[in-house]
Amino acid sequence: MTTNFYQRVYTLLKKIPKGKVATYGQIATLASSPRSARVVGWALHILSEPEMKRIPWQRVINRKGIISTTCADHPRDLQKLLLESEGVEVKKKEDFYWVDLEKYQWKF
DNA sequence: CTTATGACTTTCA
DNA sequence: CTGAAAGCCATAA
Repeated sequence: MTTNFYQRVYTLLKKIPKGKVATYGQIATLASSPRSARVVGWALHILSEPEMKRIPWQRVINRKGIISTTCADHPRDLQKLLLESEGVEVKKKEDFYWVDLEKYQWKF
C-alpha cells in the first residue's frame, strides 16, 4: 500500500506513552522519513472521528511544543483537555497552548 | 505525469 | 535575537 506511511504514523502514535507528547518531526523520523513532518500532520488531519477516538493525536505537537492546529474541526481546547486528562501540563498563552517539551517530550 | 497543498522544520538575512 | 523564506515528503486532483 502506498498509504503504509500513514499506517506507520498511526501505529507510532499509539506507542506514545501516556502522559508524554511527541513532535511531528519525531514521528516522521520514526516513520523512516525525517523530513515528512508535514505529512504526519496531514495524516492526523484526515483522521476520521472513530480513528481520533482510538489514536492519541493530541500527543502530537510541533517542534516548539505548541499546539499548531489551525483546523476548526480539531479544537485546540479539546486537545488541551485531552492532554491534561493524561497528566500533561498544558500552558495557556493568549493565542495558543503549549507544552514543556523538556519535561513531557517522549524519549525513545 | 505535473501541479498544488499542508496540524512542520531548518536555515538565511 | 527576530522575522521571513525555502525545503521536503506523501497525497489529492
